[in-house]
Amino acid sequence: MSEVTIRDVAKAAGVGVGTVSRVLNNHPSVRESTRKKVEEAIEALDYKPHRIARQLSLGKTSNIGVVAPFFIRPSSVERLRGVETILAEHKYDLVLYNVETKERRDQLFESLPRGDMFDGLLIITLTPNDDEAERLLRGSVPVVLVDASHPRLNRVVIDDVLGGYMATKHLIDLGHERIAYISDILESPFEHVGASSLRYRGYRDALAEAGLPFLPEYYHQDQHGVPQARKMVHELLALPAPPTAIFAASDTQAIGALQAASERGIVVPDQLSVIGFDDIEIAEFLKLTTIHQPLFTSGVEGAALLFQCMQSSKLKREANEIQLPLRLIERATTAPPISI
Amino acid sequence: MSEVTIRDVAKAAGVGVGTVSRVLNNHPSVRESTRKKVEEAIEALDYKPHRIARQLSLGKTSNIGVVAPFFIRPSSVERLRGVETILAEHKYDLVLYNVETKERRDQLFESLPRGDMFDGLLIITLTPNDDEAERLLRGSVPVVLVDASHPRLNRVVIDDVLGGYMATKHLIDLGHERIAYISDILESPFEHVGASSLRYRGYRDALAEAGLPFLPEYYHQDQHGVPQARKMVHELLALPAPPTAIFAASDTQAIGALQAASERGIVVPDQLSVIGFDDIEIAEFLKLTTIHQPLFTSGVEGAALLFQCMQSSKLKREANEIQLPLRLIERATTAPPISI
DNA sequence: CTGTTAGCGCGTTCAC
DNA sequence: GTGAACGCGCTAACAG
Repeated sequence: MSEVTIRDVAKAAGVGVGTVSRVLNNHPSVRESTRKKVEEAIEALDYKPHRIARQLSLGKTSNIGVVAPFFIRPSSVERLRGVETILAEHKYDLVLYNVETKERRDQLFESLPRGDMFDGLLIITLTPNDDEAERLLRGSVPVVLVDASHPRLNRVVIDDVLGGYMATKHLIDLGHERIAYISDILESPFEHVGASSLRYRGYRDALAEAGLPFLPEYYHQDQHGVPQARKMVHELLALPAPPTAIFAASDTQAIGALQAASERGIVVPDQLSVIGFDDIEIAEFLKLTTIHQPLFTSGVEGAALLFQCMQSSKLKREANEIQLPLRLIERATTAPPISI
Repeated sequence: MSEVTIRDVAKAAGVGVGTVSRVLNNHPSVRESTRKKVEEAIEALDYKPHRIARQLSLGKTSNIGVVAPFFIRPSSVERLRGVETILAEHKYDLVLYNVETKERRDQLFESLPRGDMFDGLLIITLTPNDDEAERLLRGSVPVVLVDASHPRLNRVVIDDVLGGYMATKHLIDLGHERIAYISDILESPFEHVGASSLRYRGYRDALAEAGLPFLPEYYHQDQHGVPQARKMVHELLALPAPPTAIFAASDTQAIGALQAASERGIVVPDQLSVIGFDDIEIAEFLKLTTIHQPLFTSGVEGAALLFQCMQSSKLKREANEIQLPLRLIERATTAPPISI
């Protein structure tokens, strides 16, 4: 079915394929009467141009590829939403590459630069190493990193060190001195220099600045996810001298913290303060204090930058950095520690 | 860059393009020594076949298309996750079509059946009308509906009427008599016969069976989303005789209900019971009583059925229905009403 | 203005 | 076993 080609239309309209192609791409030089005829034939046959053939001929796909750990990170979805907004405007389609394992990640970094299938590539929350960056640069399609960084690549980022500092500082300002940090694994095979380790630096900086000691037992890491975070916080809370405040590297992990506290009958924020990072959608409902980063906007900016790169090939080779602002959102999960 | 074609490889290996193609698709009839030569050339040039060209030649894309209101419905994301699992196994790529407006929906239903771009189509939570179903059937690619239904199309569904009944019955069994139902708009332009109206029927059935009157003022509808649900529940709670229990057509809407209750200082479940539908990920954390439907599994089953259809063209024309089971998950947001 | 033809890159006959 | 030629459906360049 639907196997009607441009040739059929041409025949039906009594013209050549070139003419049909011209009206399809509304080329100006075609007489109104012929255009009419062709349009009728198209309508009558319910003809739709074959996109693949068109792509091959044009050397352009009108697709953009997006790689991200979508289901591991709710934040990716929110970012994707921003991306989608821009794509729809440009009438581009979206080819999605989810990654949940290191194998998949590596395979993608190996094959993606080929860039048939899409005219531009957006990489979210996955940091390429130098070799991979090189490969990406050599490839034929423009690439933009979102929530990841490499000095030679276009990127939209936040200042993670600052974010970690802001979160910790907030806790310190509240009067906390026993502040724990939970995060996903710093030396993760997923990310080269991940956000978590940058936030960790901010955490250490704030501690140092306030003259507070860094306690190794207050620092836990595990794979990203609610249950893992819950487990870590249970361990934290079982310590002889448990922390009075917890900085979670993501809201997802903060939820695990909240859960653990609740299970132990520990009231937040009275007995324990929790601050997250990201400000994902449910954070508001949970009244979670957190560091807000513009998730939706990061997608919008990333996609916009990508389109710019696709238009001017000079831009493509540069390495622009767009930095988005961070904001502390004080809600109801942080408070001063219990006075002694 | 990366503009190395099969011809370059052929030249480099000193063979014809046909031979290169043969080793690429590991055709048996190629001498081991030549295969070696070709493979070396491929390696040396870092050659990757152009997928678009391959698709055109083969008449097969190795993509599957997925349409859904992704960002409006968290449940779509969970379903997509199931889909992705199967696709990865089959080495298929995912082309995503998000829909948030009626225009977009209609435009997609109009153009998607063309089915270049993908070998199979999955439609999630969007119910085609008869004309659209017809079009889909006439199109060249197999289609499977997930969380939507049409008698002539392949589909994986749940019994929404039963689900509505189960939720309401649970509330009745608890002793509630004043039970409200909030949902998204029944006659939505998005869906032909949406799940919400089926669940509504279950709600009415349960009420009738228990001899409880149906009160129109206990039934509110608005667009899907937390804030809208919150608003509806505020109205409900402001009624002279407010309901003692609320059945929300989705967990997202149940969250809005919880929020409204909390804002009015109404304690759940002591003063108000709330039951949702879906059992999305945060439901567990929120201790939300809900009707569990297999979200992830629906994606898996949908994709699996689609692949079956893609293989046997007979199946493609049939209209199989896979029905997934429902389960009441009692958590902490429902309880007997306050005794009078 | 419009018909014809040559590719786009690859898979696949069909002879050799 | 392997090379050459054709075709997938469409666009663009070139005649007319």
